[in-house]
Amino acid sequence: MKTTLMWFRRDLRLRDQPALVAAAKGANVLPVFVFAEHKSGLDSPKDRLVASVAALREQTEGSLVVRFGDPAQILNELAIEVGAVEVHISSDATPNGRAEERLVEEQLSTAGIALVRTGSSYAVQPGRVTKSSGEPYRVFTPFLKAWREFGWNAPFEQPSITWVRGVHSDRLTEPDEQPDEQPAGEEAAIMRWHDFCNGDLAGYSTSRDRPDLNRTSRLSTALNLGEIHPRTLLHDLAEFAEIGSEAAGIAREDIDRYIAELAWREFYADVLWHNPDSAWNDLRPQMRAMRHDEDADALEAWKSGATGFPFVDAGMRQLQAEGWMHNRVRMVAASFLVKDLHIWWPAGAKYFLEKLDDGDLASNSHSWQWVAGTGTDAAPYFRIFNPVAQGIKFDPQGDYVRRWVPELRHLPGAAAHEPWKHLAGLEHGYRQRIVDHGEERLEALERLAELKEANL
DNA sequence: TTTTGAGTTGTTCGA
DNA sequence: GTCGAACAACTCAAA
Repeated sequence: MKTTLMWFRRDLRLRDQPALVAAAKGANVLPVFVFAEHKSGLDSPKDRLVASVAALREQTEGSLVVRFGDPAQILNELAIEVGAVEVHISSDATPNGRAEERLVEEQLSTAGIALVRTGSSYAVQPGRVTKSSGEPYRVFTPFLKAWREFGWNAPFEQPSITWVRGVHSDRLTEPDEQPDEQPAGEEAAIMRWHDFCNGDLAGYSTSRDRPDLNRTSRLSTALNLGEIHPRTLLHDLAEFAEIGSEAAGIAREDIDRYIAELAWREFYADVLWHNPDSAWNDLRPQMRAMRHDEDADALEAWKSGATGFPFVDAGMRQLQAEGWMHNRVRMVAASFLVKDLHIWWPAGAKYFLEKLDDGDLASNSHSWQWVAGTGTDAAPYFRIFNPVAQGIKFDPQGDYVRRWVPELRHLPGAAAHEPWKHLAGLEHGYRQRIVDHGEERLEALERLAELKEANL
């Protein structure tokens, strides 16, 4: 029996894992995880990632080899140690992922070791869905249609595997406590998915927008780390649709909505695949002449949840505390940075990516670009979120705001969204608004008008 | 090639 | 308080 290496990256699961199927075909498998960006272990990786790697180690009966350092070198040494000539991976579509793969592939090949790519983090690999002309889509809705018609495989069976044991692993310092909100590992992800299907999927199409209700699937982190694959989710959703939404008690629109959310993830991965520069630069070149402010104090106030706008601050504090933020609040917080503080979106995108456990480069950057109006959506320029109105609309009782901003807990109901209107509103140390939204909205429109002139 | 219809998520103002 | 209109122009996709 030969031996192969399975190099896990953002695919920390054993089920529905085609790369592992390929690795285990007629072979014993040495599972490996490398912390490449944390070579010395000095700057520590995110707790959530570490917890997920620890869960995978448990699933592999302790045989997962964890190392800190340069992947090519480590994989090379390990392959030689166990006599393997194949390293199996699922491909990573991001610019950095692709670069890393090319580098590792090159270095391994000089030692006669092959890097074998099977599958990706997506139901449809980025670059596969195109218009009939072969050009990539730039608008979501037609992409969604084509993507659904393109179709995807059924989930892959989990192979029976003989793990290679006894290879030295670096010590993995596990976080002290597991966060309740985002338990790590494949088993937890599957449980969460089933809970969601039996519960909050019904009504998802509307309740997903309410941060106070907290009725999203909360699977973004699991998807980002590959603890669960979108193919698995799509398969289950198709079954729901087939047995009839009535039998399952789930409306067709709820199922379609969830599918569409998964498709957004795939769409943005596709956009990044075709435009690697769009990770940190405006996708639409005509937006590059936009006038921005560099205001370190304002940026800091935004980061720390001290803008004086309750809905924005609540979101930023949730991000800090949980490594996650509700999508509706992400949009409003992002809009505030871009349209009210006039700061260029990459500053915000970078901070989100740093803090979010689900921080996915493609989704993060392009969602920011959508808000900023620099990306794949010819959004009307006048669509500027009002942070107060958004709060009242999507957190009508103020529950979400009070959960994250203790200084506002004395204010009942929607009053928590406008503390300045109430006599005792700012008594408990909540900050005055750092800007006037009405004025900054006009300023943003003015800058867009300038841009229009400049592009004439 | 030209034409046509449409584009995730909104806000404000005035009747 | 509610409701409809106005807010630009452009790019994209498909016929």
